[in-house]
Amino acid sequence: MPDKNSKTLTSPLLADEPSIYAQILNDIVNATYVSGDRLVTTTLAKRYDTSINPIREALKQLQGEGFVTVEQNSGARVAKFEYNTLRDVFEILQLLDPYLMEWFVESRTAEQLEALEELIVKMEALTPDNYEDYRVLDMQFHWLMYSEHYNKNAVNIWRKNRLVLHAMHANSILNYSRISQSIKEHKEMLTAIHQRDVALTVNILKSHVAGSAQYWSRFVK
Amino acid sequence: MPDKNSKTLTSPLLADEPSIYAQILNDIVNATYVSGDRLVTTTLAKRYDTSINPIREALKQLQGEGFVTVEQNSGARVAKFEYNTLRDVFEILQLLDPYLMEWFVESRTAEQLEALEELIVKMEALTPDNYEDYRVLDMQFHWLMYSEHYNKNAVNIWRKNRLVLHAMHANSILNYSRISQSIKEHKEMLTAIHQRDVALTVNILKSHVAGSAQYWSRFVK
DNA sequence: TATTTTTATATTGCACATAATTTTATTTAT
DNA sequence: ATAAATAAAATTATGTGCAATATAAAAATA
Repeated sequence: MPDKNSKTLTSPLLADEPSIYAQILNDIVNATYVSGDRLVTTTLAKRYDTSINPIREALKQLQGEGFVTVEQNSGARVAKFEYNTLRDVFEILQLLDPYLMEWFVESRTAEQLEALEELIVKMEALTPDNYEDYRVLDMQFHWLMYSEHYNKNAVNIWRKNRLVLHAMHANSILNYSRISQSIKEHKEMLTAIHQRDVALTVNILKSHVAGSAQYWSRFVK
Repeated sequence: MPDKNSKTLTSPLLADEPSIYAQILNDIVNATYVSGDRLVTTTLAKRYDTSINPIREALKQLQGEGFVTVEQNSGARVAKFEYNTLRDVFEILQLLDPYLMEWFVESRTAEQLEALEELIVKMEALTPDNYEDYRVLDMQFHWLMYSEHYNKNAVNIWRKNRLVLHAMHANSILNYSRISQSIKEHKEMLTAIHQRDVALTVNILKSHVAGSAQYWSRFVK
């Protein structure tokens, strides 16, 4: 079932409930529909086996979340994701990641540290034929640290920006050089978290995000 | 027309187009509906002189933006705004305000500085019987600085959080002590902006936001 | 090839039927 | 007699189909 695999890809950040809304969001994030694509209600209604009203409502919700744009009398489209979007997203992540991380370093439990260790082991076990899975592991790594943060508003903003990021290069696979560099940074972070060293952790995290920004900016426009 | 006045109150952050969505948002921000209130489609349809479908879509959009929560088969409510919300909002503003300000200090024009001066003059001209207007002027002051920022995503997050803040105490009026302190901080900020001193401006801004957080936290729960 | 006209398609607002929930009324038990 | 539990009624949410209007696509004309 190769289709189900691609659905698992971003699972930590996507709802598993199969609402119309969740399905459309999933299809945007996994680039079934890409930036600028028209989202015709009648077509979507057939695709998701429902009538146009639930589709309209899902699109309105997605509009509110910024994944979809709607023009009067002209319908909905996947939001425009371009070079500036990438810059904007990373500048927000550059603010939010340290903020969310700070609290994690102070509140992390032994179980969470173990789970992070496990994820790093999985990352290091990757071979060229499943490099595509690295991004899921990376997502899981950060999601594990942030998802329990008390500021759900901030977590949600972070999540939305990561999803946009994913939508922008859903079909790209990281190269070996980037993966090994990224794993190295994760390990350094984990060591710093172990030591409860907030300043050091945040420093590593900032350059980690910056590195990611630099990597992805090559692919867009 | 006292009703129109209350609409002007937060005008810089609210759309002037009278869409159903904009009207409901306006009524949430100005506390016509308050935290937790049920938003019954049929009732709203009568109130805004339309059918339930446009209402449903507006509510879904507001759900996507975080102003409304929806429970399956039970309908929509104004989102829960409580003590923790205030903390969460201010922690996000504490990140975004400096970020947005930084670029403004570097890019501000002479006309913008003049406009800010004018707003401060208006602030200082306030008398006890129109202290309620201070918050509009405060909004305008910050909106003038941030609204042109290249990162529209960030601007929008800032705007949403400020609107939530407004919704939480739409009927409160600042006391003299807080107003004069706030004006003082605005003046200091403007001086620092004049000098293109980013670090100083951001420092003043941070304590300005912190002061606001401290002030409002007394009123909630 | 560019422009206009015609045709087809989609969006929008509406009314209705069904299913779920909330409210009110009634009954039962303490 | 009062409170809790249950049953009935009213209300509301959800999904569907259908006109009217506007937009997009296709065909025809210059």
